[in-house]
Amino acid sequence: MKGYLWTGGHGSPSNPDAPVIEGRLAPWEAIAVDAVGNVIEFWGFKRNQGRVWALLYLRGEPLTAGEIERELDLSKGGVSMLLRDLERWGVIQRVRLPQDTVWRYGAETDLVRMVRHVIEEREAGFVARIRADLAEARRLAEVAGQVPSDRLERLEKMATLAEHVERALRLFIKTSRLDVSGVLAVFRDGASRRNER
Amino acid sequence: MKGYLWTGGHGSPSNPDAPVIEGRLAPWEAIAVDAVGNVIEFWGFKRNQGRVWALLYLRGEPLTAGEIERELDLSKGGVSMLLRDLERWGVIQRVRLPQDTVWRYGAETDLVRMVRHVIEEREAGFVARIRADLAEARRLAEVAGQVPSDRLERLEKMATLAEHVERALRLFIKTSRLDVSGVLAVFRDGASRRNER
DNA sequence: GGTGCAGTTCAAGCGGTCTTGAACTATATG
DNA sequence: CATATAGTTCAAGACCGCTTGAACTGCACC
Repeated sequence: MKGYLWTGGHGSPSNPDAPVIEGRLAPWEAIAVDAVGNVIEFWGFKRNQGRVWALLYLRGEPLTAGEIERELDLSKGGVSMLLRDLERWGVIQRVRLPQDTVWRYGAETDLVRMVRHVIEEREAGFVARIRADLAEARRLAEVAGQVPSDRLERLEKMATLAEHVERALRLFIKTSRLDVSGVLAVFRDGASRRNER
Repeated sequence: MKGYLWTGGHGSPSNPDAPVIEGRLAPWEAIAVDAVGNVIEFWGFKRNQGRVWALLYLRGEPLTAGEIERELDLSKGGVSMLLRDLERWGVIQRVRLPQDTVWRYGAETDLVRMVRHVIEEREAGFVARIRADLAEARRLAEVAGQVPSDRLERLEKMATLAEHVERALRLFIKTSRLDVSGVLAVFRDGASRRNER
């Protein structure tokens, strides 16, 4: 969790040559951004994906890649990849302002959808494979013959357990969808609907 | 190094140059054991913790550390540490047979409890911290003054979201507890009651 | 064309985790 | 006590994913 290292510090002298636009995160922003980063990391994503989304969301208006790079102290290449991931997942949106020549990126409000989506995907592929493996093991054990029946039984139970865990997981996803949809509504009400395109 | 031969499909165990030197593990066992290893890794534990538990569970009778070492092709030290972890979590039991001089380890049936327990723990400390961070960010933002009100609003919403996600998570834990308790009963019925001491 | 900036790609490096293997302790046995 | 075997500890190193930074493409304007 290196993110917490620089929440206190970051005392780099403001570069006089840097573009005048606030080159640096406010402390409260840094904390919030890192908090989201930690959550997102917890869910199996990259910490910086969460930080980027959080920054965009907090700012409320689209930023350029360069701005993100400066604010979060990331590398150019890194920002590019992070933005691509986030865009692919539909949690940020790439916009080009009429008179402008550069892309800007704005946060969609449903980070949750991304988490849910990837969890679903992971779960789908992963749990399917586990079940397939256990089924295969069972098949092999039967074919091999001379496997004590109590061991076969235990194998069977293992498969049962896997199925139940899978069910619980699906239920969770459904649940969270329901529970969170209310929050999303809240998000949409606010004064943050300035997504020009 | 360690012959995790789980690379590539496992349709047939005829992996040409697989290091099957120790080879006591039947192919179906290897698959099942690895499947559990994957699940457990998915939940944030060490893969080999899952493999050890699975082996002990499938065998149904307590094994010595040396046997585990050979069957799973692990190092002496590694097995020692893995067993200690598992025992601490209460998912295996250390037993000493009457006439014997060495410790043996037997699987408890509730791997699920361990997973749930650790999830709960992680969740507790972790989510608490996130909430604290967001609260702190809010405080700082207010103190700092001159923060645009719409940004403050968004920060607020972020905290709300965090709370909802937390609720969903708690619900999941409760759910899985309910859903899985049925399975545990199934486990307990079977012919696997071997707790000699 | 040439210059400059935005954006992408990817090999190399970094940092964190897991495993190993040897040194060590503990315990039983002759 | 000497020996042997079981079990523990931990520094060193393997391993693996993330980030970096430089080379590259693409585009706009002069």
